[in-house]
Formats: sequence, C-alpha cells, structure tokens
Amino acid sequence: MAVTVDIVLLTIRDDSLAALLIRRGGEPFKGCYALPGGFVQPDETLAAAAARELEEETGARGMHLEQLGTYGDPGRDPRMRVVSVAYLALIPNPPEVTGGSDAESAEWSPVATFLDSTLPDAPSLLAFDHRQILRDGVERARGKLEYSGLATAFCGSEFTVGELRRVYEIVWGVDLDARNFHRKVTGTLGFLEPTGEMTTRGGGRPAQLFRRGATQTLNPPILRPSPTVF
Amino acid sequence: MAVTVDIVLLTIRDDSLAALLIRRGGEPFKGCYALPGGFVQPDETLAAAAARELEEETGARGMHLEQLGTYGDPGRDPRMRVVSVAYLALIPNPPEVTGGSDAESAEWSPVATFLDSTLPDAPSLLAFDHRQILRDGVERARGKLEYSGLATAFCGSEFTVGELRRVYEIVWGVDLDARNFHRKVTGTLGFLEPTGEMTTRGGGRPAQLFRRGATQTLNPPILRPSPTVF
DNA sequence: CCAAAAGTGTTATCGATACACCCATGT
DNA sequence: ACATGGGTGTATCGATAACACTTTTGG
Repeated sequence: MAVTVDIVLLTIRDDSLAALLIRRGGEPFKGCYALPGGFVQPDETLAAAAARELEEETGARGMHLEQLGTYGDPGRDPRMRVVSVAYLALIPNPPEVTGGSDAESAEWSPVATFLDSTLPDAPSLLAFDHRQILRDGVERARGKLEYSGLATAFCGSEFTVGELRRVYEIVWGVDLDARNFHRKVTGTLGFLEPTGEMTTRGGGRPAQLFRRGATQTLNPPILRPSPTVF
Repeated sequence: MAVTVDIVLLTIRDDSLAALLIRRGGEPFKGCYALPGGFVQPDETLAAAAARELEEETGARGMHLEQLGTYGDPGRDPRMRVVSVAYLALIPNPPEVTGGSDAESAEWSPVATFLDSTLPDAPSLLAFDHRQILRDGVERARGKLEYSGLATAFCGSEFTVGELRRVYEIVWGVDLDARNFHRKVTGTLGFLEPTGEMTTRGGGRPAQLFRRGATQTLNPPILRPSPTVF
C-alpha cells in the first residue's frame, strides 16, 4: 500500500486566498490541477516528507505546516491503492513558481476558482479527491483564525494591524470593523509584540509594526461574522 | 509500507472517562497496554477499517467515529514501517469486554491512569506511541464538547439535562453550575429535542428526556472554565 | 485641501456567572 | 420531614458591535 503526502499550500495573492497547484502533464487526470505531493520515503517522518516536497516545489522552508487529515478511499487513485496524508501549509509572500521542471508546472490560483459551490463536484478541474482536500484545508485555515494566531503565518515577520486584518478579511471573505479589530488584537496580552518601528507602507497615517507574540491562542476568540459559504 | 488504524474508544464508566485498551500478549511491548486496531484491508475505506475493528472488539456498531490524525514516524513500530491512522470513537454504555479471544484481552481503564502527567513519558504502560495518540484523542473530545454536540455521543439515545451535564463534568474534570447549564443547552434552539417523556432515574424531581437535536453545532459555545491539565 | 489609514472614546446590548428561590419526587 | 436533583428569576459583569471622532501621513 503506497503512502503519500499531499499539501494544501495557501497564501494571500492579489487580495485573494490562493493555493499552489500543479498542472498534470500525464495520465490520469492529464491537464487537471492537483495538489503538490509525493511518496513518503522509508526513513523520513510524514511531516518531513511534506516539508521536503514543499521545498522542492517552492524553494521555501520553515513555513507553518500542520497535518490536515488522511484520505485513503480505495479507488481514489485509479492506478493503485494510495493512502495520502494531507498537510496544510501557509506562506507569507508567495514566491514566483515559474513553469517547474518537466511537463508539470506549478501555479498560484485563487481557491474560489476551485471551490465555488456552483461548480459541479466531479473532478473536472482538480484531480483525484483533491477538491475535497483543498476544501478541508481552506476550512481548517478559516476556523483556526478564530482562536489561534494562524493569521500571522500569512504575514511577513513584521506586520501592521491593518495587514493582519486584511488577512482575516480575505480568508473569511467578510469586512471587519478596523477599530474594533485593532482594539481586540492589541488588547490580547502577548498576542502581538511591538517592534517599536513604524511604517507608512500602505498609505495613510504611519502604523506600528508588530511581530508574532508568544501567545498563539486567542481567548476569547475573534468570531467570524457569518460562516463563509463554500 | 503498512497502513493500520488505531482507535481511541472512549466512554464514561464509574464516573470516569475510560478508554478501551488491549493487553498485549506478545512482543514487542509484551504486557503493555495498546490501543485496539489492525491492518487496513485492500478494499475497505479507512473509516470502514476502524468500524470493523471496533465491532470485532466490542460487538457494537454505529457509534460516533471520526478521524483523529495519522502517526507514521519511522521506528514507532520496531518491526517495520507502519503508518497508523488514528480514529476517535465514543460509545454510551460500555459493553462488558470479558477477556477477549486469545492471549490479548481488552479492558476499560480510566484515561487518567495513563495520561497523568506525573508519570514518565516512556512507554512503560502504553505500547508504541499510543500514549500520545490517547492524549490527542482525549484532547480532541474535550475540545469538541465546547462547540459541538459531541457530548451526546456519551449518552444513550434519550437522556436528561443532568446526565448530559455529568458528561461535561467528567470529561473536563470540572464542576458546572447545573442551573446555568440547563438554561444554556435548552436555550440553544435545535440542540436538544424534547421527547415529551419524563424520568425519575437518578432520584429527585422528574426530569424531561431529550434526544439529540438537528443542530450539532453550539453557538455560542460552552467554554470550559479552566483547561484541564494532562 | 483631501483621501486614506491609524488609533481612541463611548454607548447599547448580549451572554456568562453567581446566586436566591421554588418544584416534584423517593425515603 | 427532608434529601435530592429539576428548573426559573434576576443582578452583575465583561466582551462585542456600532459608530463618532481625532491623528498623521501622501498626493
């Protein structure tokens, strides 16, 4: 029985939540998109396999990486029985992924393109059961923003409160009150650590720069106004 | 590479949170306890494998079953590379599991016996990495009580508000205010469905009997007073 | 000056908590 | 009568939501 890892790598690009997808050059699902991934080697942990595949595909290391779930229905891959452990990864500034090595090329695509519920459920765009995995990954990210510091994984090492708020707004697809959001995140002790620096990037009045704080659990949570649809 | 399922089967027994564990009759970890589990067959889904193992061990079917996580470090099983998909299962009235078939015998044991943080981390009691899996399963159950109807999976099909509260108190290891709890769960529309029946089991004034309602998500959640330790 | 984003203040309202209190049964 | 658990009422407190308002930059 083959064991693979598949990775839902998310980022914020052009004011959209985007995922890294591979255009398949061969059968099955030739021409479809698929999640990056590959076989687990005999002597590496599952997380190490995911990190290795990520680095091969993007060149980036050290981003947020967590296990998402395992997908092993017989027949999910027509060639053989494959049990795939899915990982969720988040990266701040999406590296350009031009072309890729062989016939397979990697691209950033807005997740809405693939998850919009008006689309048919059949794998017309995404290979295997990767639509479900992508959906689960996006839902995990959306949920964890509420009670954890996960959103900072979409920001660089230093960021403003406004930039952090944009992450919430884009991932949840809602508008948040900037004033209340500011009070909430700066008021949660240990959540954000001020650098002392200011920045004017983004225009308007200069904003303080922050780093991730030690408290990576948000209590009470930030509740999303209305659960996002797809 | 071998793929197995391991099951954290929890129940409430003698006012304690208890797990079903197998006493190992052979090497490795002979004499240790281990989670029930086994190999995934070529033509069954992962969940079906877990359900099958559960039925073989307890005779029970149809209980709550959800995927917990996948554990696949090289060396976690000294005999070979084994990737194990762990499932969390909950059952209301623990069936007696006398002896078992062969040298391996199943028992219900309070989880505190194995998770108490004063114990050493080495697998002196639990085989493989099963202590970590058990800990993750208990933590998942504790967390999900807050915002889901998971607690009802510990109750029979009909239960009183008091019985449901006992589940929370035992799983979380805290005391809850009976009056506020009552208001909370009966006030969440669609969470509990009154049967119209009353019962006097448990003594005191007769209590209404309820069934699980359609709403299996609790918003706003019931927050546990202070996170349980181990 | 104006637009845009950063922050602060204030108030209404909702939900949780901590109780006091009454109800209906078994012994 | 009294113990036991079921259930309602109510005041207080903390967090959120809505929004008025000031601050500081760039164009």
